[in-house]
Amino acid sequence: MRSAAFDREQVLRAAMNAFMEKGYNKTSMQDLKRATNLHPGSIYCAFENKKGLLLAALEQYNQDRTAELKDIFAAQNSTKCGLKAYLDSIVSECISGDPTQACLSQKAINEIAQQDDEAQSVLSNQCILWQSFMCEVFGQIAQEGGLIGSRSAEQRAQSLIVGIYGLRTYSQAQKDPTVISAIARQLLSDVCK
Amino acid sequence: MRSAAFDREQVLRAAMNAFMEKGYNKTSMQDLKRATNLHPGSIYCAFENKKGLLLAALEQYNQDRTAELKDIFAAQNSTKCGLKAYLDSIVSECISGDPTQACLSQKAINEIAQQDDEAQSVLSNQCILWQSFMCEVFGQIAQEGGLIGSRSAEQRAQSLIVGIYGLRTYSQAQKDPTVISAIARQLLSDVCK
DNA sequence: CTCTTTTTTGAATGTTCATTCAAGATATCT
DNA sequence: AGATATCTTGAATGAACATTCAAAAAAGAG
Repeated sequence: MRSAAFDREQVLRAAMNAFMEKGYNKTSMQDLKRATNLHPGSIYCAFENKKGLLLAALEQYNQDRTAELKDIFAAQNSTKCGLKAYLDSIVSECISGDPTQACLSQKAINEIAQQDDEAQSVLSNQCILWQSFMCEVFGQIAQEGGLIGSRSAEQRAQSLIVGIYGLRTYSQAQKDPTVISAIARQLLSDVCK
Repeated sequence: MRSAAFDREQVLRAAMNAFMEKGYNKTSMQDLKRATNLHPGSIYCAFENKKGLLLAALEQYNQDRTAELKDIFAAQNSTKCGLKAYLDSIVSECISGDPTQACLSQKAINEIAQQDDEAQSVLSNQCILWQSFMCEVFGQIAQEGGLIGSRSAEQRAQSLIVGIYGLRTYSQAQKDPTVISAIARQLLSDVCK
């Protein structure tokens, strides 16, 4: 009979950023209170608890990133160019070193997937959705005639995703922009061969 | 004038396991006390604080894994077979789902590299050492005549490491053993091409 | 054996944590 | 306008946290 006073998306994006800055465990409710401008009671009223807020933020994150992903492909002439542009965008995120440009899903996979079944299943589903989008992408590139070799679209999508996960991790240990973009270029050519 | 009563390596391995089970932030001093059978005061006396214990454990971990790595290659007839065996061992670690078979370095890169400069530099160095070992490996495989294409050993080493990081992350979201080993096989052939 | 130095013990410390709750505010429905 | 349901407020709660410390033990030096 009364709707929440805050903007849910705005709150979730603020929470996303907070979680990306420090990771789930190191982000305290105080941090989240500051980031969202919500009082503890409101957070618990709307999201049940800290983990509920993470799961909601994860959902919002995936929605936002999926839209972004589609925009990148839509802005290019061919799907193959779209894939190149997509990898370029990931490279620039890696190079920026900005925690809020990292991937919240990947961070969550590494930090909590193993510890929490609910998070595990959400993250697993997000990964599958991402992979099936990429599967379609490779189907289109094949139709465009941009693929060499006989690997299935699914295999290519798997290798691409693995490569992106790897790139994101690697770039936290090795920050040389030249190296990062060279690896991405290689990844692109491997996955189209 | 008095040496510590505990076995340092044994304590560090216990701490390693504790950190791998829960991650750095979720592992409490109580967990570490239980795992190492050391009283808080002893831990602080020997390692200064929780982070000091992590850094020491990380060093021990790298030492142990490097020895293991060399053993795997030494047990094979050719360096190329060594690389295959090495990837197989990683696949079986991924498939096991056992947290203590995960990579502590990778976990630490994802959880704390961004937050702590000292950890960042330790982890960056470990990554470089790993990479230079792999660089030698590809040099040897080239001499054996097991490489196609003109990529440098360093580029191949980079791609391999990125692939392994990616595989380890991916396998936490997608647990199908068939898929994991197929991706590893593809990685091996990409990196030798 | 005694002195010195270092480690071990484990309770105590003060802080920070996630969560709760009762009181007050406000939107929507009748 | 009044009733009702829901959200907001922010202080309170108790548990868990990393760390400290003083006292006890023990190892090696002289």
